[in-house]
Amino acid sequence: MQPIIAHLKRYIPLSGEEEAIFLGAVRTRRIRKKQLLLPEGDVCRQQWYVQSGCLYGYDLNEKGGMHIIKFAVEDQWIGDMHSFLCETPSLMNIEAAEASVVIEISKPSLDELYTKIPQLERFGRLNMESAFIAMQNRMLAAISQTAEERYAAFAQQFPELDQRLPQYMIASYLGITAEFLSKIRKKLSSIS
Amino acid sequence: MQPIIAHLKRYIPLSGEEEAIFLGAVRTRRIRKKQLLLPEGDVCRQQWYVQSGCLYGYDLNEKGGMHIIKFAVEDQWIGDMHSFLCETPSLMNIEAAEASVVIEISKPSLDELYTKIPQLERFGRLNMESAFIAMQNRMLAAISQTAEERYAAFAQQFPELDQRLPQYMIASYLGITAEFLSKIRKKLSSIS
DNA sequence: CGTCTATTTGAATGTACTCAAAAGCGGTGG
DNA sequence: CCACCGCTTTTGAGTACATTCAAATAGACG
Repeated sequence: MQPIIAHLKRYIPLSGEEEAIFLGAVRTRRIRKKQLLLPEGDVCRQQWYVQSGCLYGYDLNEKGGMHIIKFAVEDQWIGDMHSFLCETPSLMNIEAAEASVVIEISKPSLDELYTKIPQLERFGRLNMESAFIAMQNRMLAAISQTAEERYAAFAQQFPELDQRLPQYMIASYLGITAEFLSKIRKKLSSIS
Repeated sequence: MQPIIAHLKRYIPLSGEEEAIFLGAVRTRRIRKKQLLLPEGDVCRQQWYVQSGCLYGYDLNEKGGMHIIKFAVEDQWIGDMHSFLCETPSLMNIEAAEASVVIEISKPSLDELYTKIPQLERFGRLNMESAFIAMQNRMLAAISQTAEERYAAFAQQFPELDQRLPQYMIASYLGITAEFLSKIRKKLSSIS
């Protein structure tokens, strides 16, 4: 079975016919490493389900500093939600951290799917809710923990991301410099 | 017109009959200052619309330090969204920063309203989306700006909150100490 | 192999916290 | 109406956390 179908079925029931309708409305794309799927300022007209590889969304501040807002690895979604829903210019860039395979779904297709497969609404809501909770937890961590605590929690919660992503991206995600993360890692490894 | 009805009508159309149905499903409560509406660990069985006054949600860390996750003043909603939707123990406390009047809506009532007034679903979704965007922006600010920049942005975006709330609460919301916020305020006022 | 990018290390600096003491402020009771 | 109490804010000194910059080292890839 297609990974995205298995993914959906973990949240909502789908008949064989509905699976076919869904697959007919989406498009599979192969993405090169460093390929930019969405530049800041463009309207985000798709959402992407990552079948393999890794995408990430980031913001660039006036001095060119990058701040990673979100990672999406296998079996996760990414897209600028606000831009997508309101058709406003995107506030983040989305690009590939690795060569990836994604399932792309456009807004018109999604709207159509919502009418043909009503239980998808539930899926969309659950997705939004968990994105909100994750963001709230990350905000709370950012205002209440030290860099070392945040990194330790990250490495424990996402051990595989910790292995797989370059250190400077993890540092950007945590809101610290790559140099300081290097020092934190050294300290933690000397302890354990 | 009731403030909450005017609030809803800014997002969705409502007939006179629907207004009456809505008002029949909610309850108005008068809240004393410092009254605790939701203790951490309890399931959040209501959402609250603040008609007057101010509520806030906060987390207490192991050392008893408070971190304010959300403020809600007139015309805003508050509640532990995850706890409410999934009926899990709440991760935040919600209490009154000022004597307040709130409109309380329970989960069963809300579910019933969703079937009787379908366009409320749209309202709920818009609410969730804007909560998500706000949280994402706050997370980004927390990982990318200094305390002074965050406070300046807060004071500009919410000048009235800045006047009205005690400094230690604003500090907690921004993730800094009350002492340091005092120093930031002094510096900014000497500049302008 | 050479080049380019990422990581490590150290010194100097800046940002924010802790602790303690003093000053300010609002409410309550005498 | 004023004095007092408790809580909040201010201020300063000392410290801890995190950044910047620069140089050296390590890895990845054509």
